[in-house]
Amino acid sequence: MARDKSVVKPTGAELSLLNILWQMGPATVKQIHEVVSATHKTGYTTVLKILQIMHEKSLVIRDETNRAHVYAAANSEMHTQSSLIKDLISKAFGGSTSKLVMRAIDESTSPEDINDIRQLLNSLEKET
Amino acid sequence: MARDKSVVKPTGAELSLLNILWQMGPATVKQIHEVVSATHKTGYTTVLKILQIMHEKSLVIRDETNRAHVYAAANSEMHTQSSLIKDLISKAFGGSTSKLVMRAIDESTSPEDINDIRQLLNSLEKET
DNA sequence: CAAGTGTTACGACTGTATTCGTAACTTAAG
DNA sequence: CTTAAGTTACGAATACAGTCGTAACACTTG
Repeated sequence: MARDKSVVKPTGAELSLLNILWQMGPATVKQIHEVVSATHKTGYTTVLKILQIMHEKSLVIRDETNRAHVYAAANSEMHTQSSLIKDLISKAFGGSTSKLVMRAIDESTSPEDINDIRQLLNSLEKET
Repeated sequence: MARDKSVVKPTGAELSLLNILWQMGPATVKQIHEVVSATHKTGYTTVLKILQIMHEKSLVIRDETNRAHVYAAANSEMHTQSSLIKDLISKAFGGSTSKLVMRAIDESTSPEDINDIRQLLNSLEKET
């Protein structure tokens, strides 16, 4: 049985490749591997294999028109972030978003961050 | 090489046991298993095994004085939550706490949550 | 002490993640 | 067509997570 797309949670390695794709846009394995190589000693075929697995899981889409396939993230960064947050909230914060937010805020926050967050709260209230 | 305790990240199953320990306080395998059984079909020895592994990883401590060992979370819920949040922020939010907070807020727009968060922001500003 | 019950320890099995070597395939150049 | 270079596909090896059966051990009670 194929996995439900909405439940697929990228692993650590997969997330690092997704970050690259979100930043670069669609890219070939060669391009992605070059970026990865800048910070990790990872083999070309390792990157390829992970992309192939991600394709099976529908975490990425690929264009096979040309010899060098072009990969792109299947879901937006925002969508993926939301899904990861929801997962963490349910597993470690008893389902309470505000608990997570409060823990995050008293972890580390600059005055600018606090201001950004307050403005978001204000805009949410207006929409009511 | 032994893992650095500060870097140990509990897995899903481990986290669910930690949640029980935080709620109940120190408990025996039997007691923990009873709680787990209420919601999952998990064998007694499975719970035992995971607790033993957690002990190796120093995620829990145990008192072996009595025949039935008594397990307790090694770290506070708050400490663990912070560590999980930091991990997620670095892996999926480019290291930005405010990005995570903002994404979390516009995920759940529960009025109570928003109010809780606003109050936290207010109290932070006063402390300045 | 012997038997029975409760508990821990051990080891096996399955599944997934990560890594990479090697084979197979595709295309361009000569 | 033949070769060389670039690319994909496949399969193996390792590691960890999660599951549980069975063996070993410890204590209680007759």
